[in-house]
Amino acid sequence: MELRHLRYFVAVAEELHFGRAAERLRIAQPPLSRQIRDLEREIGTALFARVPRGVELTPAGTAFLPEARLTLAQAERAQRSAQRAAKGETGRLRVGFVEAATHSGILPDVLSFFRAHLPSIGLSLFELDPLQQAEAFQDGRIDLGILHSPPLDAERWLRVEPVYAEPVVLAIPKSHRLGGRARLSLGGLADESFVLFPRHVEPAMYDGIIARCRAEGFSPRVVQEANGWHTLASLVSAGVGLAFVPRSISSFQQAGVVYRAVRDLDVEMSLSAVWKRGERSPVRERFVTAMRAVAGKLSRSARGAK
Amino acid sequence: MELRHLRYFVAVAEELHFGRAAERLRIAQPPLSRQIRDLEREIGTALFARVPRGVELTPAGTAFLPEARLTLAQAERAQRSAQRAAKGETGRLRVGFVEAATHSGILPDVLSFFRAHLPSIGLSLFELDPLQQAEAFQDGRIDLGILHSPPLDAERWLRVEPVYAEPVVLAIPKSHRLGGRARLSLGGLADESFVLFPRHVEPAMYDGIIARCRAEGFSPRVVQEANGWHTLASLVSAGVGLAFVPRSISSFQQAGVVYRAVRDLDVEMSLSAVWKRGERSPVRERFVTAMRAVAGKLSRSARGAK
DNA sequence: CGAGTGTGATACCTTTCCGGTATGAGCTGC
DNA sequence: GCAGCTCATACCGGAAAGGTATCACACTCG
Repeated sequence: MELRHLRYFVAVAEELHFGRAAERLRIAQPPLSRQIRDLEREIGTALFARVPRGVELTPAGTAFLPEARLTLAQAERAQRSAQRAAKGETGRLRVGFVEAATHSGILPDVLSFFRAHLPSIGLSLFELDPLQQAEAFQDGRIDLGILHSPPLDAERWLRVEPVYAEPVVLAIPKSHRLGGRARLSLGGLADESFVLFPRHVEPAMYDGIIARCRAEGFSPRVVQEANGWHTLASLVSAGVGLAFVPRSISSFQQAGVVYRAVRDLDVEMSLSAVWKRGERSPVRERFVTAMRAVAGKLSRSARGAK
Repeated sequence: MELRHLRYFVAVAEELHFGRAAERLRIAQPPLSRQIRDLEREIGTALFARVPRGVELTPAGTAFLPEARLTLAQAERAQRSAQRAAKGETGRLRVGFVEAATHSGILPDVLSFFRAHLPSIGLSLFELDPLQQAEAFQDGRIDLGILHSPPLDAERWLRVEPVYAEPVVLAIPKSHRLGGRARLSLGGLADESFVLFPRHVEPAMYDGIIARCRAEGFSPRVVQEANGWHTLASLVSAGVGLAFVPRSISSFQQAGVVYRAVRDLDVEMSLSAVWKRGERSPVRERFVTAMRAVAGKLSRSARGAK
């Protein structure tokens, strides 16, 4: 049995007339008769009763008709379903992301965009550090990662696309003498203590900061390293030292910490989307596109506020 | 798109290997590759990603797989549905019947049989007199009739199959002098008044009664005609006269009426199944078969009780 | 690094079967 | 009883499915 048989059967059942049905199907009447005969033979029972002025449905045909229609409709649904998935309008996306994707605002905004415009896409979210993301990719547990920078050896099989960057500011304990100044220069920080993130988390930002300090004639004294921007902020709050952090952290208003822009520090924190090389996924492409759009809007509104 | 494409697609999606899928499908690998390619072209997107060690499903393929399975399952269900209808295991039957079908017990028993053994058959029941049944057949409102005897002109296009017969007894007002006798002879009824059903309702029974009376040397004095066995019984109860009725009526115990067998009155009331000539309906055939079985059981138990 | 193996794709041929044309058989209605 | 309508049958040509041989590519392993 093929869908052709069902299409022909439905046409005859609707016209109750082989000639008209054949016309509607754009074929001649004899081949139609033969296809129906073949279908009846395969099912093992007559579907039509041949009567003088055309045909009638037998009880078997009457039972078959709605089921045949359902089958044809289901076949069409299958086709449309594949096409929608190919266009990225449906499907499932598993996203691993670092903490900064949340507080930069990019992830929440993309999520609300997807919920509003593409509700039939299922999203699974996992907060994972870069190393965990690399593992998750290898195990096939996620389709997209959001991080600052992938583990060094992972660049070979991961495609990395920068999507967002935001300025770096200095986090200062409220009681610190520098907290009062509205604007600081980098050169004035030569004698301070710093808490810093591990270089591998965001090498570009790390190297940029070190290079700018060198240019000002000093090497920052790092008294502690720590993972996670919020952790860094709480160390600052505890008075351990100053910290360079992405500006969006400042919106969280950690008690005992103030944030200041630093003149001469044109360094940015970046966020990139990463995925397995050579893996095509329309949903992921849509997600990355949405991320870029959201990133653009965020950057513009930040500049406007400045 | 044809079901063949779906069958092939599902096989490849399950094996993730063209060679093994082809083997399972009992075809060679190249034609399978081509069918899949044709399917992908028709849908407009790749369903498989060709990778070194076989193939993987693309997002479109992943979305397509369950829908394709549903389509194939639905096609099978359609086929089975037609086959079940052809065997009379499913479908709908509209039955018109005269009152006697109910009180003879044959209709209630067939109904309970159907509900127990063939629950997926929908039954629609209409109490209709023979004339109404003939009209309902012509309008296509019923598929089966149960009556004593069809209208005269209807025998040409109706098939009539006797399925049941039961003895005729005499209904007598309780106060009547004959009510006391255990057994009556027909000859002793020559001077009585009778209420009788119209001849066309059941000509065989009518003629049989008249002929038996003639043989006993009298012609029954009919003081009133009436339709419906219960109506007849209530006229008897009112003292209008005696009435010949089917024995099963006696089980209703109409107040003021007693029923007596009459010696020499070997006449029966018959019930027949009727349907449009040349119309094949497996459900109707099953119903008639069930009616015959029930009728046999009823006759045996009645004889046993006698 | 090169031969070997396994995979799907391509080329080409054979066979099946779908669709077309011509015609027949059966019933209806004038 | 004959015209007219309807579906079935017979037969033919061509599209398309399936088979065989072979290629291209990539990974593997010595």
